[in-house]
Amino acid sequence: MAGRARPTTLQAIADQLGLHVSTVSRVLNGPSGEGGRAASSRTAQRIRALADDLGYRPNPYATSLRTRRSNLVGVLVPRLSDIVLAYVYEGIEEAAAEHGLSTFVMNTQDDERTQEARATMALDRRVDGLIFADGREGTGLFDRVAARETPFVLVNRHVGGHPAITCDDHLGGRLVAEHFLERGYENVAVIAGPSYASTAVDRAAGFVDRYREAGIVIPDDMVVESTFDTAGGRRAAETILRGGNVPTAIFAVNDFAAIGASGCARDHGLLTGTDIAIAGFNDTPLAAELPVPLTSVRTPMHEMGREAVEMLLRLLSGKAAESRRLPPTLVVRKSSLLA
Amino acid sequence: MAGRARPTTLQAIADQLGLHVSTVSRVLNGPSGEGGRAASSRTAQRIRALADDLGYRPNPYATSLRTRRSNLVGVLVPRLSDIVLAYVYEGIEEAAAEHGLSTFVMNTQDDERTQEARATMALDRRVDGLIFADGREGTGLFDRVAARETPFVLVNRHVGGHPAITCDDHLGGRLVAEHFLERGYENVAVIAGPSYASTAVDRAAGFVDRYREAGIVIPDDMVVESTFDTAGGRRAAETILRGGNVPTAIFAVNDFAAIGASGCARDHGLLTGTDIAIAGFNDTPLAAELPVPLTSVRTPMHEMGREAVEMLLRLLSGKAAESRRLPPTLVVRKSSLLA
DNA sequence: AGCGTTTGCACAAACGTTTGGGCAATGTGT
DNA sequence: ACACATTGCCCAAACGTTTGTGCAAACGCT
Repeated sequence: MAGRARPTTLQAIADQLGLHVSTVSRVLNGPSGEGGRAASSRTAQRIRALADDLGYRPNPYATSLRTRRSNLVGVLVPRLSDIVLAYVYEGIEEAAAEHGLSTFVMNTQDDERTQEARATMALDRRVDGLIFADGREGTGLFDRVAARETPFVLVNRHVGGHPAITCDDHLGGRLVAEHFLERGYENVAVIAGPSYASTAVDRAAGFVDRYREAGIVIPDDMVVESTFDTAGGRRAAETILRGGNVPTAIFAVNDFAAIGASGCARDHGLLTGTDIAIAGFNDTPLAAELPVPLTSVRTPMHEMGREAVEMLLRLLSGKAAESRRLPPTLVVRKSSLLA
Repeated sequence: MAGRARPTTLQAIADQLGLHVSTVSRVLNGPSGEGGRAASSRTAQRIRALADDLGYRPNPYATSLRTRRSNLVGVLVPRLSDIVLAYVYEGIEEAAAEHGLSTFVMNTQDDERTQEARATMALDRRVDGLIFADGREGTGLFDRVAARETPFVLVNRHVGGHPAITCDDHLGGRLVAEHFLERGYENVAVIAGPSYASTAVDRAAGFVDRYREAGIVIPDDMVVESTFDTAGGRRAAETILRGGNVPTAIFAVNDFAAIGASGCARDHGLLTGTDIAIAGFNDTPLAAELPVPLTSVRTPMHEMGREAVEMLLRLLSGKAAESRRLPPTLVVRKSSLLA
């Protein structure tokens, strides 16, 4: 029914001008400065004018088929409904667009099988490169992708020695620890996130390390694993508060877990920022908007996305690429300031 | 440097088996049930075995070039860092994957020019169809896309008579109004969101209409426009509270605006859920987690995404498609329950 | 005028598929 | 023995580009 009109082709332009298709191609591709020997500048003008007129747009499938380049990069994220990843992706998209790349993003639910499936899906689509925001320790995925010779970079989380753009999460954890130590909080707990994510592991480690350096060893039962969402934070806090030893301060490795913990504390009769200090991570937009504004570590999410693209581009052009960890900064708010 | 090995092609398989490439193609494409006259079942077996062995994956560019079908749909959203859109997109991606479609999503920042640019970018990529989550009243964009004969559907917001999957936002507004009326709130205000978004307009209208039916006319200065984020909610609330007439209840057309409003109220010495009632919209995950849990209208975001894909598929197969509005439900929480 | 270089374009092959036709060999019915 | 249908496969064209090569005309120089 929809008699879909066919788009203009190079051939059509060539025919209408009595030229050969190759000439048209060269003119339209060469730099608009007439330097080349592709055609006389008069012919070039005519070609460009007509192309404009007909609204010519190259068929990307033909181009990619011929050139073996897609200008496409696949992006795998755990889930875009996680605002952190959404921001990272915005940075990716922005930088990619600036370089004439298209991105296509897929949710993997932080699930190994989906991850695997999406990755091969992307490979099947013949992407030029891949960006993984969902790295997890202990899968062979990246080694396998590396074997396929398609360039890729990790972002947000690192794993193994693969090229990655991350935040210096270890430092982030230290920053929180230093802040807590300055305020004199010695009895502290950590909501540590999942062990498969380097972000969680490094943040917790940074925090614990700094305390140890200060001569305070945080007992094992005050460091509890969790998921990244509010429910996870709530459960973890429950575990901690039930333990009998009620800490002065809690460091949650992300904002959502912190919010969950805060809710749990309230249920136990502890007001955040008054009876108990809480700090989160990522400085999500709501952190500042909460009734008791949340102390959090600001991470350069957007920037990480952009850097990941730059790194991938370097890889694509055959250069080597070195992993980078971008510095976080601590934003102190009321939730961690006990009187 | 990267001597990128070439992937297996049909030709390679054919050669290795002494067959013609067309035979291989037919076998690999035909339904795996051997019904056809493509090849003897013995040959078919050999072909499939070898294809498997070599890890053959069809080159999508060649396929699309030949078939004029990409199995690609472009998705335009204002921004994925808006959790509502992220959820809608997850629904889209899920349903698309089930039907063998790939999606690629682009942020438009709710900016007309970016929107236009991304749309033509998608069209240039020769997508089979488009899904717009960022419809805004008053641009010719959709009429122009319609003229290009590429099927498309709107989701979340509707505009003009174009096919759309939305939430019944008008009803959502009514639900809140009914709840407020039941509680006896007669002096109310609306944080109405931006006028270019049908979601905002319909929700506010539904609310105002229901009040009018109850014989209460909400004065114009108690209905104030805003953006969708916390800052916008805060500013709008400021305007309202400065007006001298402090309302008993505020309806904000989305959760973030509601949170901002709540913060502003606090600054004015009004505790949400005690001194002032507040309701939001979308029932974002945090709504339930806030220190004072937020009353909100739950919208089927995921489902809308899925439905949008289904509708697009109908369109793609040449059938007609009717717009649908999915029903919302009210979730009452403490923020709207004054004693 | 003659020679070499540059300019301006055309030719054709290739990228990896899909698909309408064709044609020989085999099978079926009389 | 015949006609005729079916099976099993091959041929070739087409999709819209890009790009190495070839070749005539125009130009510069002595």
